Amino acid sequence: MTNGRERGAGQNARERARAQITREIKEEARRQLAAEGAQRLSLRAVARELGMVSSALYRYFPSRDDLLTALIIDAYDSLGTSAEAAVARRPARDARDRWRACCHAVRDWAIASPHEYALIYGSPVPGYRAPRETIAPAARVAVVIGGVLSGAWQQDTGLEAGRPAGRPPEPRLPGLLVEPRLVEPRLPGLLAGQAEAVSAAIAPGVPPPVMARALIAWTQLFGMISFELFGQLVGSADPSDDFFSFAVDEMADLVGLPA
Amino acid sequence: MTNGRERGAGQNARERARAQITREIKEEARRQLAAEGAQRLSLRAVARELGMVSSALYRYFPSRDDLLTALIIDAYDSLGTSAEAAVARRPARDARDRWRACCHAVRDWAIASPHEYALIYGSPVPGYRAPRETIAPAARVAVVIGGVLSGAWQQDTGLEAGRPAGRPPEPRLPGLLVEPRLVEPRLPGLLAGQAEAVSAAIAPGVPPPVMARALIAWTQLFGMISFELFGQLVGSADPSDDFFSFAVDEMADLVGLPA
DNA sequence: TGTACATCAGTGAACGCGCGTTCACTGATGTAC
DNA sequence: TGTACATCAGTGAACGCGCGTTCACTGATGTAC
Repeated sequence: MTNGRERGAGQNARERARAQITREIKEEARRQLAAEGAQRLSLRAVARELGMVSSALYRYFPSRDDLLTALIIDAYDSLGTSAEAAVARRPARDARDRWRACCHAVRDWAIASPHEYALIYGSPVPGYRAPRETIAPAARVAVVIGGVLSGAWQQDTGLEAGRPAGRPPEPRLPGLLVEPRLVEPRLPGLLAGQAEAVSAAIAPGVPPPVMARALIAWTQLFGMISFELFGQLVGSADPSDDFFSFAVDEMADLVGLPA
Repeated sequence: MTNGRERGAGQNARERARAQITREIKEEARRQLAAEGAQRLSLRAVARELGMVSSALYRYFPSRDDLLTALIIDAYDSLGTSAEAAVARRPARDARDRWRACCHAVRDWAIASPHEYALIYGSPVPGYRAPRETIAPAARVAVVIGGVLSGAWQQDTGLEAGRPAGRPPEPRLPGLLVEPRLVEPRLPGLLAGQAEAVSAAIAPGVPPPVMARALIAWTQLFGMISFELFGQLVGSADPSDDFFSFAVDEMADLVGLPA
């Protein structure tokens, strides 16, 4: 509450040093992730590289798994921030442009940080169970996609079109979106309810059949990126830039985003 | 060449014992894969479980990586065999049915062998480089898919319709396949050539724009399965059976398979 | 402002563990004559 | 058919390594009076 505390983000020297060293530990751990892969991450090696004794790390992380968790959360957050920023930079009305921006942001991030990508989207680390704190960061990309779709289906909702926020929006189907195949209620079994729940949670106003297709696009996006990074596209769509762009547009068609 | 050799698949007792123990080592290794995950696989633990001394394994596999390679090849072969069998069981004319059968076979196999799936489609094992022998087995599912498409586009080719094999087929576009959007030649950049090369290699007669969409369907299929197995669908399409079926059909539409 | 005490970062040794791989060996199985 | 020799599966000890975690400790930094 003093001026000094406010300036140093509410931290005294000791706290600042602690935050700084915590950051350095994570940075070094990320470096080892890149060099050695996800589960060769070793506390001792991190400490060694930092010129500390291995037991000193236990002042910062109670165990190796906690360090892993921190890296996972950071990775999800870093990816989420990239996707959010890419979409925020685009005009809210052009949903297809925003979808493209989101997909390319995800891929660019993955290519720039392949081991962090593998950490969160590759095979789970054996013996490691992701704790609750990872759930929210893990959902950020999905939330961005939901927002893009929701925006396309509720373009004249209060906030974006300057209408008073209190007034309930009347969803409208702009342009191409009215294609009947898009809203046909032919979702099988549990999928209908699942799609509805996802819409309610992250994409209000988006009809379940469209949401079901968005789930397809979402899995396609990450499937394609994983295949690219993990070497499964060698021999077919490699290099993958053009295939990627093509797929992103085809998926935009699939979910009915106006051209 | 003797009767004895022929009966024992060309092997004497020693060779049969060797093949048997090699099989047992791989089985135990697979069991550990399932229990401990891909890279916790330990030669010593395998030997221990088999009641052998760890150095004895070196009579069968020159190193840990060679055992891993054998497991990877077995996994690809097992998956490939499943997909091939599932498709072979269906009538050659019903391409959509064959596509469904292929996709469900892949998923069923993955669910039944999640750790073998992770071994081949998860993040690459750090420090391990897949040798050449894995390439052909790895391609088997793609070859199956290519065959399904190719069959749809060349239904009256010699072999299947009883026409003399020597006579060159005239590709025909049956039923729904003629939709113009399917063959529009608007593939960007390198993708055109890549799609053409893939068609030539595993799906003769399939136009590049269709093949490009097949690559999308292929990445979607594995992306969806990975998400399911790796826990990314928890909270949305979980359980995933209905979502899976829906996606398979949507992808069949995407590549233009007749309903 | 100065002192006594509490907090806490970092040390260094140790525990107990498992790993991949090499090597000289024993003894059973197979082959040639 | 019987014997001498070659092949090879499996043993057991050892090498050298790295790991996560605990614990009693030292000494610097921060806090309360």
